[in-house]
Amino acid sequence: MNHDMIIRITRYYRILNRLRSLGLEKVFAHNLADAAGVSAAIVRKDFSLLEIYGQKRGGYDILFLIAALGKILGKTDEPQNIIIVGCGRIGRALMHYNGFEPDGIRIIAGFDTDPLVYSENVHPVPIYPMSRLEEVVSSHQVDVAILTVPESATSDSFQRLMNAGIKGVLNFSPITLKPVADAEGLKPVIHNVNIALELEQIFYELQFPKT
Amino acid sequence: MNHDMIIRITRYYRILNRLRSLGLEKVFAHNLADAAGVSAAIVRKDFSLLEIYGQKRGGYDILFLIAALGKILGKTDEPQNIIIVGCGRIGRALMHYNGFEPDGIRIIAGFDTDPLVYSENVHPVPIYPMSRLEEVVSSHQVDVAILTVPESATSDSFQRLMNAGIKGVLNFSPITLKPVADAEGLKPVIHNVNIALELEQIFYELQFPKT
DNA sequence: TCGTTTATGTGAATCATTATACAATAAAAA
DNA sequence: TTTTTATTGTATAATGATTCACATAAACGA
Repeated sequence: MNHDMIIRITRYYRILNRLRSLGLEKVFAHNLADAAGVSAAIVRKDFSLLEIYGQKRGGYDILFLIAALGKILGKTDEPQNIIIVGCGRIGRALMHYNGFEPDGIRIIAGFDTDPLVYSENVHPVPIYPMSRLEEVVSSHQVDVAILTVPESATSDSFQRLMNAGIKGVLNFSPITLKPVADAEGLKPVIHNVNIALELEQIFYELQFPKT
Repeated sequence: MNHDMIIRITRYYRILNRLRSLGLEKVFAHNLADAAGVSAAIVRKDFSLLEIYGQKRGGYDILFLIAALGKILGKTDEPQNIIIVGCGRIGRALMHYNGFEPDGIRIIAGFDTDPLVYSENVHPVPIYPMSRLEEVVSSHQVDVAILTVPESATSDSFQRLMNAGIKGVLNFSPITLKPVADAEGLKPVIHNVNIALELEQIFYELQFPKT
């Protein structure tokens, strides 16, 4: 299974949950394709490769699909604990975002180097000094961190996360982090979100539209 | 030129600017490749397709590369004006982010429906009521908007942006927006950034590592 | 019951991307 | 000057993803 396919599966999964909440029971490949912005052929191909089958002429059963895709995506009833490292404006904004709960993701703590930030008690989750990173990560079995520190602190913070045993990072700093295999040859999973880069790409595409 | 290639070119461009600011004058394909996280072959291939040439054994001249790539990316001295629609926590955090300036992107205004938000005078850029959208967009020649409204307001806000003549949108809401051709057959450029989806993908990749 | 319609499932064909391999070339070394 | 070395530039091969095309099956209608 390649990366694009994971993205599509995750999309299908969310769309299906929406359709279910609207009361639908069946879905056709081309409906799902429209909603996910892909072709119907690829939806059928994806399901075919995943050995998920529908009914000829009847489409796919939504509940069955949700169960099958959820299994593939590793969905459990237990929420996944994550932390936010760097509690500036962006980090704090994400702390207040309540769109993670439906996806089974729970922010359990923030970390910052600034005592003015971590001493306040006004945040939706506790904020700790960086020195307590290892302790919280291991006691709460945290695998994934959101990194929202300033550019200059990116490399150091990332290194600390790796040392603390974090396995996945969602990095919002403009420095592109690259996975480096650890002593056991395991590579962390890193997603870089670079907002300025996204805007630049939009401007490029506006200037030189395709076809 | 395909989409992946644009992303790479934008990456090269930023890396080259960093290298230049460090005082370097030449760069080899494999250096750039390492920094951009791709193979050296693909760097050479990209440049070859763009008809950008280096010196055999001497690598590429950084200033020349920056000029050539800047031209391709449509870089001008004039900053590009953008607006932020939806001035909740995320929108306001982006307003304060100062990493756009070096890329020639300038946030000129925010928009919100809430009088409590747009009446305050504590923001780094003016915040207007949504009713003034069309006026500001046309008077400042704004082509691109960042959309940071709650999920429930996404479709409506997006429609208003399209009506106001916005051509590119960076959408942070969990609803995936799709480009729809307007009366003249032109499609807006839309980039969707879905933070929960990114996290879900990280969890997936952690659970089922590739190879 | 028997065509007709509709949608799935999938092998084959097409298209796109990336890697490989190496000739060409220039600099450095001998 | 000649040889060695390092790197570009690109043709070709390999790989991978997507679409096409159609056989297959189920439901519907007459």
